[in-house]
Amino acid sequence: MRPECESKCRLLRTAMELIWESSYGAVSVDDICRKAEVKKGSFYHFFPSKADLTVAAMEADWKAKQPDLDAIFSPQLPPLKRLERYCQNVLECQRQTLATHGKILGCPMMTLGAELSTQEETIRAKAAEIVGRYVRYFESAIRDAQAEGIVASGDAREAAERVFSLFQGALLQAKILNELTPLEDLHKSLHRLLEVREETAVT
Amino acid sequence: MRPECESKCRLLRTAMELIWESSYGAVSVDDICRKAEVKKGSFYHFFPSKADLTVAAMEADWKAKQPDLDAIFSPQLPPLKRLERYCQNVLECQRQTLATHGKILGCPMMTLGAELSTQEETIRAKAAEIVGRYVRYFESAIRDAQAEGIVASGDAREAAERVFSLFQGALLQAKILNELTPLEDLHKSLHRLLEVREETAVT
DNA sequence: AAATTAGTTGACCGGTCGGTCAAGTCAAGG
DNA sequence: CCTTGACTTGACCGACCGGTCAACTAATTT
Repeated sequence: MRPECESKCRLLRTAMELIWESSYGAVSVDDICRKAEVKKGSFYHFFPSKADLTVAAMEADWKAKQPDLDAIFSPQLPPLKRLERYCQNVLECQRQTLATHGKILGCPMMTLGAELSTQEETIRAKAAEIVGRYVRYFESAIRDAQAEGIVASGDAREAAERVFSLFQGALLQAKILNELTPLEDLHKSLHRLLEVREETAVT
Repeated sequence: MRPECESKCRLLRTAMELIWESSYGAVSVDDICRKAEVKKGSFYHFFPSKADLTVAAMEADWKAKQPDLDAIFSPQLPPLKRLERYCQNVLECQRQTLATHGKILGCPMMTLGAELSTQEETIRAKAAEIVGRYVRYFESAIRDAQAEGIVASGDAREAAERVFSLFQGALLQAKILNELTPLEDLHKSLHRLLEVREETAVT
């Protein structure tokens, strides 16, 4: 009675992994159960539907990533350094998926959002929620940069959303082209988008 | 013997329409046939598989859009005006899908690329091809702007790819949030990304 | 020790999936 | 006029889809 989530956690992790590698529609409940070594009956004991499992997996995935993001966006670091480190992180992460899968997988939130936003409202809403959390990291970094006079003033929230759009777009383009190039000069693009005063930006 | 494509064309149009509204995985061959009023036997007379139909539909969709794009990006227009008109076009297009479907559908190339790039190589390749064609419009506009000294010099191709990433990202974010806001200030973001000299940019 | 409960198991369901096929229609070309 | 070949039709296929269920196990509570 105390397998301490065990099966449930394995289902969450496996589901996100498989969906990331292919797509929601291409992964069946049986696939997930097989790989997670959990019987289908157990699956439906924990989750009322495939869509519900997916929403839960998105949240679990975020929780797993948050510590890394907290570290990257630590307010102890100079604000532009945070953005630079995030750029490096994105590039490195995709470099790894390219190495291990031969494919650039992009971001799971992107795959799910693009595929299901028009069909599964709960999944769309969860994706939107997580997008909002990402934007918050950018927002505070930008606000700090503005306070230091390194970045043009203006609505930090809007600027953060634009920056996030650029990331999402670059990731999607990298996935479609199956090349890392769109991710390589992200840092420079970001500086232009934020109108960074380059002379003062040498941190 | 000369229904002049008729059924085939209807299949191509219907397929793209349905996939755009939901996704590749969520649309069945039967769905497409039913809506196109074509029997499944005929479907497989024209196309060897669902994936092949999709690739053909992507190409047909591009061919249908090209005249509009040619007009928007006419070299007769000032280069920045072309980009501005494209921004307006994107916003207007999504405003319409929001009005008619209650959902922002984004760009079909995005939906397909994000969903299938890791699974169906032929579809990924076609998406990449079409991305390349879009980038060409931006590239020549940017090059013309550089020649006029309105835009910072540098690799026009790379700049065009960055601009296209921004568009893709904004569209994806709009789809996930189901809001038009990410598309509304695209024009300004674009100017920052290209380092437009604002004083001379008044066309 | 009895009752309760969370979790497990495997058989089962109707419907739908992508795809096949043989038989037919019908207009153009020899 | 008769063959040819592009196109149509509807029945059919096995596999798999998401989801259900009753019986079972074993630790926890009372």
